[in-house]
Amino acid sequence: MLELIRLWNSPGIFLNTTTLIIDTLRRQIAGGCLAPGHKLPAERELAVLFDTTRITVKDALSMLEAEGLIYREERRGWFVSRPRLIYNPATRSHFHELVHSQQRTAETRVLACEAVVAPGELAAEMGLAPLSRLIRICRARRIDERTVLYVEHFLRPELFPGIEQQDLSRSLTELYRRKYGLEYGRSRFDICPTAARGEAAGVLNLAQGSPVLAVSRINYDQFDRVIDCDREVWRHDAVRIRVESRGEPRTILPSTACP
Amino acid sequence: MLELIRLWNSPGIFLNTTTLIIDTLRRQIAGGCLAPGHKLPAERELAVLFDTTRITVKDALSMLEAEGLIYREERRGWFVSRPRLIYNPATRSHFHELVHSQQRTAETRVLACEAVVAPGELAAEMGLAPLSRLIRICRARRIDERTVLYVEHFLRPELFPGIEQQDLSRSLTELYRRKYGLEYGRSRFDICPTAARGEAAGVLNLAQGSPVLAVSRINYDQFDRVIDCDREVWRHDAVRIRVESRGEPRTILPSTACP
DNA sequence: GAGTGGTCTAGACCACGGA
DNA sequence: CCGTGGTCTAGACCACTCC
Repeated sequence: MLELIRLWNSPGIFLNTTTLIIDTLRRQIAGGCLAPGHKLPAERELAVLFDTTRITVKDALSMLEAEGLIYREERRGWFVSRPRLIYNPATRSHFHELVHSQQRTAETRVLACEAVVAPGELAAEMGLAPLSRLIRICRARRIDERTVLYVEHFLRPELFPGIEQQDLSRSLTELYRRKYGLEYGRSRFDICPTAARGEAAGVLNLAQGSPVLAVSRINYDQFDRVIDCDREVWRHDAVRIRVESRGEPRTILPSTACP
Repeated sequence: MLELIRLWNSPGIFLNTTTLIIDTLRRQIAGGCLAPGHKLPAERELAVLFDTTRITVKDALSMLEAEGLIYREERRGWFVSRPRLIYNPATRSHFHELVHSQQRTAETRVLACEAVVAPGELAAEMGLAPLSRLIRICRARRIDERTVLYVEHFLRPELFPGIEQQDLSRSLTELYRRKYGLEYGRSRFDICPTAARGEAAGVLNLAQGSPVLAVSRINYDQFDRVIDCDREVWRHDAVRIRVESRGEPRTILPSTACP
């Protein structure tokens, strides 16, 4: 059986076992035999099928995972990834609108809303005094029934009195505007490929140390005051960042040039 | 010995072996005992030290690798990562300038410059006819003696006659401007966490299937014509994307509003 | 309770890098 | 040549999910 698979996949070419498994699964996925959302056979089954051990199978699956073609859910199994959400951090579009515009279903779960002291280097990043008080809103966002984003917002409390009584499962952008008269102005965001740790890993159904894409952003309002900071942790296979840039000159123009 | 390490690291808390190794190394790195660029002990040595097997050690190292704290060079060993380069794909700053401004050393190696037929979906992405001819320039870029970026440029040949005779180890931006009178205008870029495949993996000294950050960009000139497309593959631990956004309204303004 | 991945053992041989 | 990671074997027990 193994020899048949080997021959079918690579007449005349030698492939080691790991590569063989990867290539075979890649073809099945590309060809549509394994459709997005489908569950792969159990690791033990694949080991028998390819006449190898679970370790080797796991290595191969991990590589496809790194590529974003498949993902795992802890102790539930391996699944074929769905298309990535195309996401532009420069536009504060509503998550639900964005997801719906790409023919997917969206859901937001509020995990926490609490007063905290600015953790770690956050106060400095936001240009606030050390030990400043902030409101922390923590949410999990799901696409097609799968949690793909863990996000914490840190708000300046003096700008958002009573926000804890609002419905936080909806767009914060909208709430800021409607209830507090604050529009987003400029912002700065950082994108950093790293690994999931702590609560984010659990919420995203990931093992500690799984690769994720961290996006952090500091937002200013229409009067150029810091409003809030948000820290997003995306499942790395679930997103593709797309930014349209107007082309920035190498010498900075005075900001009055383009109001 | 193992019990000593376990006690020292986590008095009263149970850690599994993998987590123990990760925590121990993380502390050594954070504390500066293991400085950036330093080589870790061999996997076999770590296995003895932590009284476990190479597989477990490798699992732990892979997680620190995913986090970006350490990296491997094939069959040479594991090393502590240097700080990430902060990179803004929206500004076409010269690579060497950018790297020097962050107190690092830069080097560019030209791997290829050749005429090709637009591969795959590239012609469509650039808005060109299928099977259009393009010039492909392929380069490897190094920071502090380590290859961290593999980049392919695809140029419209009619805009760049004779470019193959130019010095391509320097800034293409500068060359476009100086020799061909083309300035970059707007652009669109995509950022996608994925895995290294093919030539990129070899050049970056990565095993096939290692996680990388792919950045692809389509560039327009001052007359809003497509100039070129570039596809960057970054070692995922070597870079952090940072973009300053002016704040984009949700409804698109006519482009004449801000010339 | 059955099935799944998570973790781990205790080895082995190979291929490449570097002196 | 030696040291390194790359790859692989053939199992084991555990913790969690789902029925």
